[in-house]
Amino acid sequence: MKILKKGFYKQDTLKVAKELLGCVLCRQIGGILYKGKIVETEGYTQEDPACHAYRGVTKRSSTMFEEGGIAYIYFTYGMYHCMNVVTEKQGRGCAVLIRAVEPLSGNFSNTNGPAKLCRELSITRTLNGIDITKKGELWIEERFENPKKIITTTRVGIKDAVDYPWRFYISDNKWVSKK
DNA sequence: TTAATGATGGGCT
DNA sequence: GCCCATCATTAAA
Repeated sequence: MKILKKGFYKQDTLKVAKELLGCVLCRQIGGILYKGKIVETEGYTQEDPACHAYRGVTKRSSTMFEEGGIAYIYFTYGMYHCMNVVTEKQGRGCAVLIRAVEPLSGNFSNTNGPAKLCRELSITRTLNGIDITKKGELWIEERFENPKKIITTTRVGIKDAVDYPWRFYISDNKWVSKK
């Protein structure tokens, strides 16, 4: 299985969000390798009022302005983490939120939500900014299989730009988070 | 069955 | 001081 290269992430954010569906999120913890097929994503761009990068570079959002191909992981609601993939070129401020994965190997479950999958895979801020285009603690591999049907709809849990159809998920997959 | 609420702390105005 | 790209638990219907 080949690892997705830097060039993949430097494309348009929404294109990356759609094409990440069916790809494999890999997490190495000690001697155990966890793999999960990505089944749900959301796109965020700097021009988007719901995006952390909307108000410019801050301490938290600075990771989003780096070059595509790294992880942006943030802490929220006092107890949860969410994982994103930074997209496009350096200085853009775009990312794709990984909302759900289907467990493939490593014996884990309960990954049908952005905070839940981070908890299951021990993804925390210590991994913020790491390169996901090479094998290490966290990386993403090419499509495990092509999604049968992709549904496009509005995003979850935001107050601004609620009408943007920037959420994508694989139809009929039981691991997709509830609406 | 669905709807309201509490947990809990960093980030931002 | 208020908001938050969430979730599990409790309450209501």
